[in-house]
Amino acid sequence: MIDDLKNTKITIYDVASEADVSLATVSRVLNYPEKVKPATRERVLEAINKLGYRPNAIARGLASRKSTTVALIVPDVSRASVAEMINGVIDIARKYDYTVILKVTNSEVEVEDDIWQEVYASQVDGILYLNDELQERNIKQIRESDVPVVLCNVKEEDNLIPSVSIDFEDAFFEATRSFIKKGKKDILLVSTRSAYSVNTLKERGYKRAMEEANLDSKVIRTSGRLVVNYPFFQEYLRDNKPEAAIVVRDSIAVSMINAASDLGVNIPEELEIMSFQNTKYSRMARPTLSSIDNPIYDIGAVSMRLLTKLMNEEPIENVNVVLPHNIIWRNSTK
Amino acid sequence: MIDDLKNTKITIYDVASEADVSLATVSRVLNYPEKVKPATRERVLEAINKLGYRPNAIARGLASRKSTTVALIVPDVSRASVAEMINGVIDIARKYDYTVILKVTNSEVEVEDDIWQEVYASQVDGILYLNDELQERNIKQIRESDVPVVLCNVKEEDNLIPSVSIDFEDAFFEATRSFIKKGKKDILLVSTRSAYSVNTLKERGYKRAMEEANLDSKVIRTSGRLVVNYPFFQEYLRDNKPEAAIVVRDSIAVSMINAASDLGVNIPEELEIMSFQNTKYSRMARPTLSSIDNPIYDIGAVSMRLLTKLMNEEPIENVNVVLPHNIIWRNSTK
DNA sequence: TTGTAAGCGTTATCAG
DNA sequence: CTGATAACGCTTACAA
Repeated sequence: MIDDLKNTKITIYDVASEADVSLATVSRVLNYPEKVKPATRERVLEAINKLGYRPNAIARGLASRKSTTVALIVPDVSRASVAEMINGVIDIARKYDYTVILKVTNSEVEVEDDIWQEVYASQVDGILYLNDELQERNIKQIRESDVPVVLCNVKEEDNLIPSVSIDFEDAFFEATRSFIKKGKKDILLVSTRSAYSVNTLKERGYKRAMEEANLDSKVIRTSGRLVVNYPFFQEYLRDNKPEAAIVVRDSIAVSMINAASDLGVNIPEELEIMSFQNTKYSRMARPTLSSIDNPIYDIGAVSMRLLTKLMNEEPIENVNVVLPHNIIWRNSTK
Repeated sequence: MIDDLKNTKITIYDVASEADVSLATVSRVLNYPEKVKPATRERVLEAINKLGYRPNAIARGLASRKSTTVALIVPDVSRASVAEMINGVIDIARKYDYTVILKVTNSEVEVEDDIWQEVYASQVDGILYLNDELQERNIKQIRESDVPVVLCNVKEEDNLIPSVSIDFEDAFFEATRSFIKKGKKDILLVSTRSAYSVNTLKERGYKRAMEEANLDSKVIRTSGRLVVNYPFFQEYLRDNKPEAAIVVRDSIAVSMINAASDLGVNIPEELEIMSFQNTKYSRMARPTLSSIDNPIYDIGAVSMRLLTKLMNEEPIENVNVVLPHNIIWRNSTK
């Protein structure tokens, strides 16, 4: 059997005696290398290398009262947008040497309460929170937290909590206006049934544009579930012939495209569709889906970066970061 | 300001003095409640409740030399199959009170090496490892680990490492044979370019079925990337008219469907397509995609369960779990 | 059944 | 610049 160094548990004491210094010195070269004389520093580093020493993160956490760990709380990782955001978070976390704990709420209130407790017990240094159904109770929860929290891809109206997202209202305002400019009058907004707080913002943008043009708003709501959406649109489109539709999520838009096509409604000739999020779905759909691009990877990355600043108590200009969005035109619009 | 108990750091000492017992007793009611007299147990529990005490997981980890934390190492969370598996892992982890640390390798070798080191430094009790490009070096790495590792959705040929997956070879053997039974002769296998070890198994199943029927195997390889696949199939299908195709991944199959449709090749009349994985994509595509169902959520869940057994050193019948698969017939086949 | 006390592997505060 | 030594908050023999 090969003498595999990395598996025998070597402590800071072993390194200290190997380098013939005290453990305090070893600790220093790890944490404040400039405070130790180059010669001894070198010796310690060699010993560390030779023994394959890795500081025990748990002991370190206990002694320093920081865990260099953050919790990432999400509703469900299998949504394309959530997954992409996680990639952004993880990439930046790794860059700043943070470990990330993943928690998923499944949008269940009791689970979520437990998760907050667990996360505090884990002594995390910060929390990234993604929840597009943000409610008053969540906001209260967050404001009471004594570790920093940043909201990802969500925005709370009063700007009391650090957050990173696009300007949802503005995005939908623009998308709606672009249809209006093309002369469309009967423009539909397809939203969801449950009280997604961000969808409220999207609706607000849509309505503002419609009112500004003296057009009637028409909002319909479906569930977010794949099996329900297709028959929903089948029925809706049999009786209604909107000229254009703006949809709050790619997966819902794909169902709408499919239902329309199967009914013989021509896209984009008879019905133009603009979606939101610009996930892989929008490129895989036929016709390909025009979509408001929500830079979700960046949102994850920037959130994590913002959280590092908060954790280090660095001064921050603006804790409510608004990232730019833009509209990607594809074949579901003319 | 409300006196928010959960945010002031209360330790086991506070509980002990509140309940008028020693800290050891508090620790016992937390870890071995049966070892303490009901009356005092009750008193301690009350104190815990009153003070809102939550044991510090880090201190606990240091003292007990277990972290009740596992690492989940994946190549990329934005793949639909990976995301769904993570859901399975997390659900079971929560059930058994394990915290999960998420690490993503981006399939980069250096990153991966670092990750293994970080994970050991974090003192995790176990590791869940997902890597469909499993190489000899990875296997060596895993075998040297002194914490248990389970392979998710992958299988290593010698069955030396605990794993959970379907029988890839068998699945592709069956799928191929189902086409053969329908009288197809010109059956194509669409695989990927890089050395995905599981794709080797899939190819083996396909070839075995073809040979058994005295048919010529034909394997083509594309990248896994969305932008490359569509033009690739456009070109291929202009010059080749296979009767049927079996594809190793849903997203690739969708590109093939789209390219075929755009070339006027009728699916399933002129070309039948069978895919693998059965993600959301297969239901969103038009025509909907027949697919070998890989129970990826279950694979995540079962992997995590297996890992708990390994971590507790429970006796295990078989550390190489093979889950059943089945073929979902939709409209891309007749 | 309960308490005492010795760690767990670090960091951090002192002196020196 | 370096070395003792006291925390950090808990678990776990060992005693009582």
